[in-house]
Amino acid sequence: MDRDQLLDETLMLLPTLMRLVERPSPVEIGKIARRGIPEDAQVSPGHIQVLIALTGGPRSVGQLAEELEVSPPAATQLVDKLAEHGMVDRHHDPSDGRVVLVDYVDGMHEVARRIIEDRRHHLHDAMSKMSDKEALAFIKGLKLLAESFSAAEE
Amino acid sequence: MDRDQLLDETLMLLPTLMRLVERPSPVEIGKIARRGIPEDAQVSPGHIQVLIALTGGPRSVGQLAEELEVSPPAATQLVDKLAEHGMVDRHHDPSDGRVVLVDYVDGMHEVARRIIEDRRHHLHDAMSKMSDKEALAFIKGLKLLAESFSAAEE
DNA sequence: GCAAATTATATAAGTAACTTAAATTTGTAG
DNA sequence: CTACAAATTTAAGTTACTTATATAATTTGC
Repeated sequence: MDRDQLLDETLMLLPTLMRLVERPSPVEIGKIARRGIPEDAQVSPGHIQVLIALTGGPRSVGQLAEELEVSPPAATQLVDKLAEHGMVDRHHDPSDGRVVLVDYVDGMHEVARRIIEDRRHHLHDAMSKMSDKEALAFIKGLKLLAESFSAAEE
Repeated sequence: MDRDQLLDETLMLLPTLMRLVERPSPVEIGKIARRGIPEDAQVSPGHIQVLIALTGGPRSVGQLAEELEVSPPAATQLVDKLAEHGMVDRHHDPSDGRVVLVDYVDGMHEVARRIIEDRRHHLHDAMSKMSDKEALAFIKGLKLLAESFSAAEE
């Protein structure tokens, strides 16, 4: 098999895919709007990541930054936006006043589930065309890539 | 196999990978600099895409925009930057004065090859840990994903 | 028990990579 | 030769980050 050609294909494909993934589709936004959050809501992949992280319970801003591998100010901003839209709430950790715990606003857990579901839908379409083995290889590839690029930063 | 869990993993992984891929590593820039282009050169994935596209011969700005799936102004900007660094040249298509053809500056073909090689290196590392079948499944996954997100935009 | 250092978050300012809309230049067709 | 279309560029705006700095809360050392 010609690995070199595969590498070139990937080099061409990855940035294009990145641009597509980053661009929230208007359809998606529309759907979300009809489901209870403001019409002008822009839900980016980063926001989805936060919503997914919170399905495992409240998280501090710092924990979110670590999970998403972004700087603390970036995490603050993601939380800011979600809070603006009434999706999440902040409160201080009673055991450590420096820590800000982020959690769903009451009743928004369900809305979040649907927003995530909507995003998941795209992926589901793509992955339904893969066999189980292929799907596993795909994820493995993503992880290897992330590790490799992460390591390159030291 | 639990597809749902795979989907969630992917939803968490993709944006993080995107951020890593987008961030040009300083090492890489240093290496490139030592090879003949200015020290402050920032080579983004988009620029790499242009350099790869040009290995197939000169391209018009419009063709580049199409290949990378970006708007024409975005293609102009990518070419601007590469031209600033003396990597590529513009000249008008003799058969149609509206068209701007982009090509390597004389002698820069070789430098471009090395810049691409450097980027390819990361990928090679990751993909060397995959079997042939896995590598093919990985690329297939990327393509399916790109198609699916592309289709969602109409 | 208090000053100094550390930690968690937020604010401010700046950058890169896009986007859409409008302007410019060149070509084409009645 | 006039009007429209096409290719590119310019202009202006947006988003998602970054680093550096500020603020507030906790911990540490004496």
